[in-house]
Amino acid sequence: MDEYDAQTIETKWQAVWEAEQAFVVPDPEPGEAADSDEFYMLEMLPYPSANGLHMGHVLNYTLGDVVTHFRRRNGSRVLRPMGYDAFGLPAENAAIKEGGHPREITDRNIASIGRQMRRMGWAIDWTREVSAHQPSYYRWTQWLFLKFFEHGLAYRKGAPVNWCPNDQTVLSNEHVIDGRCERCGAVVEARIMDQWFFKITAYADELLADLDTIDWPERTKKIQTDWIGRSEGAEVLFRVEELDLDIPVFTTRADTLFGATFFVVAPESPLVEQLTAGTERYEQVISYARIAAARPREERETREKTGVFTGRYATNPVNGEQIPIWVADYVLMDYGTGAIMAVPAHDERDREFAERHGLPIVDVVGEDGRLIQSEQFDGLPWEEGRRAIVEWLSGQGKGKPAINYRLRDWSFSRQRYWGCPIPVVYCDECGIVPVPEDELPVLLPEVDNYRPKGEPPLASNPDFVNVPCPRCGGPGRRETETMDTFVDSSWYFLRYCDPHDEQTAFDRRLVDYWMPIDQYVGGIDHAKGHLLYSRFFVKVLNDIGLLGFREPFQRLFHQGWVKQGGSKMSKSKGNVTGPDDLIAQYGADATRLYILFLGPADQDMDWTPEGVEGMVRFVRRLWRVVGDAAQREPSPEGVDTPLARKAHETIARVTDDIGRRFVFNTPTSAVMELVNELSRAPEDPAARFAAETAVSLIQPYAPHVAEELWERLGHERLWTQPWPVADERLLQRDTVQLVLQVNGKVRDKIEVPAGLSEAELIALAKASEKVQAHLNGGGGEPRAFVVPDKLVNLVV
RNA sequence: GCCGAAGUGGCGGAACUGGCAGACGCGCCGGACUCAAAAUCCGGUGCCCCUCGGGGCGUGUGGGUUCGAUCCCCACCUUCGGCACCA
Repeated sequence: MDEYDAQTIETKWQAVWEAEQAFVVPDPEPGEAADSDEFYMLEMLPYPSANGLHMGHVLNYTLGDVVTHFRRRNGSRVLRPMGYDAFGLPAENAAIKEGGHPREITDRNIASIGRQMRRMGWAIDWTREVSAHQPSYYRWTQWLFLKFFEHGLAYRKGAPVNWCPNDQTVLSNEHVIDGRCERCGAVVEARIMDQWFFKITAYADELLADLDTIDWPERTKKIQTDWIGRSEGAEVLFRVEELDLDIPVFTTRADTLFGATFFVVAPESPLVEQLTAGTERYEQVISYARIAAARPREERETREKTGVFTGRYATNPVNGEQIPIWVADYVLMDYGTGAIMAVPAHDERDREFAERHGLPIVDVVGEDGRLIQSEQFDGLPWEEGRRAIVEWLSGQGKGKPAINYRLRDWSFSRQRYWGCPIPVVYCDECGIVPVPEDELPVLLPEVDNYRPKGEPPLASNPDFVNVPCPRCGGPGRRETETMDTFVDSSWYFLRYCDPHDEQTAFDRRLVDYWMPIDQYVGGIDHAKGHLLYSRFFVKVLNDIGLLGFREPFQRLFHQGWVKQGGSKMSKSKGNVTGPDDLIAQYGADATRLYILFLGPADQDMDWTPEGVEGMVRFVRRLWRVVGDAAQREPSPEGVDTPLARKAHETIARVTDDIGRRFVFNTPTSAVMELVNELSRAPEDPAARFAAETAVSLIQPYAPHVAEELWERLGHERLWTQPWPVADERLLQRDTVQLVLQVNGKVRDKIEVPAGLSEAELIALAKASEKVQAHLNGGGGEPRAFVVPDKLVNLVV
């Protein structure tokens, strides 16, 4: 037999799949109902980086590929598309640095990544390819924006935002890590700016509750739960008599209301101005507030608590006490109402502040957890007291139960070029006017310079900016900000269902047929970003009648990081192994096999160059052993030999591992065992059957060599063949190995007929010489514990 | 600080539901083939003791439950992740 040559075999079969459109999946006929036959397999789409694919992609898409082949061969109609998250800063920064247009750079990267993906042999339906930067795609991103705008779910308002001074753009909360820009690491500044927001907070409760309806890793659900941060409490009104002003605060500890000895307002709060206007303290307070508010978030969180008295007092609604109002930097504007009641006795932060500034501290909860110094509520356990006080406040019109969220609305406008234009026009007469649907897409215009200088790059093109108002025809100005790329990726999985539609974003019939996604695979780093945004999008689109489901991703899996030498692979560390080199050296099949063999796919793994060579050895061994078996007679139907039994056992194991357990490292081990056994028993009448089984089972992992060997075994198109089924009869064992223990220690192993009774097994155990030696006649009858067909433990 | 996940040979890992710890692979050791090397093939490989028949220990540490614990419970240590002045 000829030598195994990965390059020849792999390019040969890739050409066949291309020519036969092997992985193109047809849409359902009109009227065809969605049933268990359809399966939507999706991995998170790649960003078309100039570096091409990294090993994380190789793991992600190979895993998806195994599932795709497995489901196809088990009779499902599998949708497995691919596209590109093509807008975003890296291409724009490259254009600034090296010249050229972000579009050219992006298109070049997409072409190169597409080649890599085809060379990996992934079973993708390329007829459905979409990319976020194409007008045929972003036209519908804009259309969806207009739907959100129409329903009051996209709005523009001035708000404190995270500003990255290096990238010259606003960042969403999700992309600020420890006070720094996730992308470039620059310390983020707080600025008040007019920004576009999606009203994701309107869905906070549902985003929380519906986590119960989806099959996701618990840790991911927890991240989303924490990020949404629901807390139940009360809203309490504190009155400033002199100004005839009621200030609401949110508290989870209404039971401690009698211990509220002062009141604090955030430096950014408009209340600061309101409370001090025209007073002698005005200058001092305002200048403090300004300095405190401008302080970088990072510094503000670590510094000691500073503050200044406003000169005003608020009335504690439960006892009428006048408590001083301070402005202090430890109160945040963007949580609750931007003002708090301070209870130094029962809140660490308030206590620290009170001690520093000499404010009174009043205990209102005793050692026993019962209320004290709280008038008619004295003696109540604090939880009951909380209820009672909120009830009393409600009766007085001074408070009510309330729920607060940590989640903020999604700020999605960016002051950069390479993104989807926001399709609105500002008009002095009409305000914010949406661009009419039939004028979409608003094409991304050409500009001279992509670097923003105080205003977004799009503002530098007067032909783009100056347009008549679509409503009144008067002078208008187009929006010059673009959308966060996470808007693009919040609906791409819907477009795949109907990628060429020119009438609408997606046909509801097709989307309802394929969606929700049966298996989604991607990094956990998207837990509170993309995975939350997409859920929000689907809920909104369901509410406005565009689709018929409320969750996009029914089942979710996170692949781990691929590391090398203990650290994350990265260009700067110079430890990158890329798919191109691996394919050239070892072939796509060995690379695919090894990336999944490395360890559990959901844990971080360490790539070693020696390991992949071991995998090439396995492929060559498979090639040789199967080649030899192909020379032998076909195995008789239902042949019962040790090798035949091993083959059926392997079918059962691999099927269970991929299908039920969703583990991908152990199936290869199982097939290796089968191949090892075949090579030791080449004369076994089941040799050819074992070879066919090994090839068939390894096909999802190593589709090229499997296809080639399948052909050499005299068959055709393994990718269309049904997945093998284990013969139950051959999985049954006539004899089993019985483990004999004395006092829990293994003393002997004997071969016994399967299915013996407990009494028979105990008798056999006692008959063992080695067991007897350890029982050594010790007093009385041993107690016996039996696991049928497995183990007998005798205890003396 | 609070919350969560994970710790198994020289290395990656396996052991699915409380029942033989270490499958499979890497590495290493020995042998065959070879003038030699590479490749390939065969055998061995948790640690310690040994009269070579076997014996003891062993899944981060200490305890507990159980006839029996890598698996369940408690405490601690380490690593990784989430949140972090959230009222």
